[in-house]
Amino acid sequence: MIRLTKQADYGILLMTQFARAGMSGLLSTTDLSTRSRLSQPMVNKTLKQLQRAGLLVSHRGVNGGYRLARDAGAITLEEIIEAMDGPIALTECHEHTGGGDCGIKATCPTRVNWGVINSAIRDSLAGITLLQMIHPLLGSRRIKERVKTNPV
Amino acid sequence: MIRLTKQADYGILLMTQFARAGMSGLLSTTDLSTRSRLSQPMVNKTLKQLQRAGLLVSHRGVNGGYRLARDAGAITLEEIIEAMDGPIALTECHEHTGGGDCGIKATCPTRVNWGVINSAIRDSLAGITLLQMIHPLLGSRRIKERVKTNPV
DNA sequence: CGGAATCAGAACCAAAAGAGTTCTATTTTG
DNA sequence: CAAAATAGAACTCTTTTGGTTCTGATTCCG
Ligand code: FES
Ligand code: FES
Repeated sequence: MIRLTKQADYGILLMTQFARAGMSGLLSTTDLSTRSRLSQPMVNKTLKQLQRAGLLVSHRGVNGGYRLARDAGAITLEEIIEAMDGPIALTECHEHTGGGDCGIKATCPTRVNWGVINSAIRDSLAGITLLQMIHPLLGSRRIKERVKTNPV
Repeated sequence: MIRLTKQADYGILLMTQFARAGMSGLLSTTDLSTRSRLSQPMVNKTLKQLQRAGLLVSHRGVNGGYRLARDAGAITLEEIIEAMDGPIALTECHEHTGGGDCGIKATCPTRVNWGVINSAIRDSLAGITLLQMIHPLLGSRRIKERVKTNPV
């Protein structure tokens, strides 16, 4: 089945916690571990990855923790998922990082289609911000609007 | 990284071969194995799954083989991927088969959003037929049209 | 007939990826 | 300096994937 990894799931879960806490909310791994019922090491690992991806900023030392790097409205699901799971591309040859190559790339008859499909999926995810995730009803409406006004 | 399994990849590859052969084209595993440079057991396994999913019909015995169950224009990428990899749902709780349940389904604040996202992705894949896959340039245009006239 | 070709289904094994823990720095505060 | 926090990497265990093998059932054709 095509599905997110648990890591990405955790990432989204934790990021929504930050979104609820707002831009000024500084949360430590112990805070989040109790809030989310995830183990502390797991929370730790996840937050570190989000920090490396530039979605969170960290403050070390006593009373340290993490905080959103940007406003919740400026962080998309696509970014979170890519931070945790790596590039979103159904087939190896079409990552938008430009890496993979299958050897027949130049002549591959289905390449064009895959490009379109991958963009469609990425755009779906890029169209949803953390802010929308914590306001579900508004969120779903906005997605539909976005897709309508700016189709693939 | 979010990506298709090789099984699904093989499924799509083999189905495009059938699409090129047309509705009347009867291809055996040995035929396809030589055409695709996949091992015969692998081709065999893949075709059996596609048959079970109702996308191919089989003919046993000497000079047997497989053939498209429907016209290539009536078989979508979504069907092929689901036949090989199972339901397409980024999060377990939202398979459209209605199976999974995380325990907080009733009150989950992000459920609505995930439903929208999953449908968007499914629709992208359901909007592409085998026929379009073997005519790349036409295909990509048609996808765009479809999304424009019938957004998520 | 009867054997060869072909599909059907399941079991099986190895390799890779995923999930989670642990350990050892490093930084900051008080 | 000691305590509280993040940083980074290594490591193990489990699950999934990828692929093969084996046995059985069906059909064609000489
Ligand atoms: S399979 Fe690699 S470009 Fe088509
Ligand atoms: S996580 Fe299961 S319904 Fe939201």
